[in-house]
Amino acid sequence: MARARLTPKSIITAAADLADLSGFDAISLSAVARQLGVQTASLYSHVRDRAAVLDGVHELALDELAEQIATAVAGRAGHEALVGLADAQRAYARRWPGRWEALQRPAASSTVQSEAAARVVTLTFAVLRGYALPDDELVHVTRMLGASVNGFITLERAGNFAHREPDTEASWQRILTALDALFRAWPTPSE
Amino acid sequence: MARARLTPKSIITAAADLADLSGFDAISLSAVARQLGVQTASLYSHVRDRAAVLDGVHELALDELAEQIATAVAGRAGHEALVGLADAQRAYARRWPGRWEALQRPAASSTVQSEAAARVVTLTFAVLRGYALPDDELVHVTRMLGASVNGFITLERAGNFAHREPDTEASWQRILTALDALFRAWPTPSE
DNA sequence: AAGTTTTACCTAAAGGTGTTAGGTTGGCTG
DNA sequence: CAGCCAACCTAACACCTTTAGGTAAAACTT
Repeated sequence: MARARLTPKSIITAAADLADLSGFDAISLSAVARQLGVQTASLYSHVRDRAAVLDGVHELALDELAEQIATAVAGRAGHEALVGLADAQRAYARRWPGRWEALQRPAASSTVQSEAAARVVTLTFAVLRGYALPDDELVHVTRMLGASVNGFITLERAGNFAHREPDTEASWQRILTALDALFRAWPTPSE
Repeated sequence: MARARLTPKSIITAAADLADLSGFDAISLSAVARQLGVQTASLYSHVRDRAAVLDGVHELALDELAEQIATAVAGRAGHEALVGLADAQRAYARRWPGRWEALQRPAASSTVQSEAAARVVTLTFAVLRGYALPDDELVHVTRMLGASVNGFITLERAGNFAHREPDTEASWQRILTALDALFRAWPTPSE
């Protein structure tokens, strides 16, 4: 019989596709195996267990997101770069909802130390370098940017903003403008 | 045999406690039934299915959170009220991690229309009334505040801020200060 | 090209979970 | 005290994860 040529990557990709289709919680090894035309138990030669697959999806998503952000901020600076970074994340969350869900869970330590994670941090730093911020404040600002963008997308997806005027789009624009203004006039501790 | 006097509420509370102990995903009707000294199938006389229990935990958490926020902002205004609101959420997330996780999932429509949800919105508006904002901007500002606070807590809990100086606490303080400054000088569309 | 080894995939099985169907019994109502 | 109705039970099914051990395809050796 022809073999399926399974690899950790093919399994994780199938799981991620499944997540985008039916939600992250719908990732089951049975469903993944079914999609790959293989018995469930066969997956265990390539991945440790279900948790490892979920972590794999997380890292895959982080890698893809880093790529998207990289192209979105390339050749841009200041407000443009900020909007590029933020829009890239929001667009990713919309196009790949299951993968985005994966990014919301606590990361495995291997993921935290991954090249993709470092890349996102570097890219964010690069965007913020356009704003003349003291080095001590850079981390705080990075965290605020991450929190705002991530939080907005989460609340939007959770339906917290739905059924209320004005529409979400206007808020998104306004918030990015506000962040830009804030970073230009970042309040350093009056010491 | 003595009966357990099950109610939807007792089931949901047991599920919430389980979530705080072992994580939201660990909520299983089997475990809930075990904790209540009852057979799993017995729960079905009081709740429709597992999804209904998860939604119940969400609404329970929202209710408790509204209560916490209410006492945190009572008698405060401006920066103090802002910090109270934000700290209340962060403290809730720390003390009740499973319930907090429940709040991160898409809300059932009944939850969206619940009294607790309205209460949180009202309280947030009240806090922001201290900042002289145009009515049109109030919703945008509310969304930004929610996104920032929520996003920060999520990223903190996911470990995105760990293993990096300076510590999370300093960032939290600085971000709240920045939000306060931002709301005082909110950039309205220059029209 | 044939024999041997490796390994990718399989079948089998145990144990847990969600859910439905239908039986039994505790405790209120008359 | 009789009867009823809910509350809880047992039984059963389908599905999921994970481990153990078998089989055959592929890769390596000579």
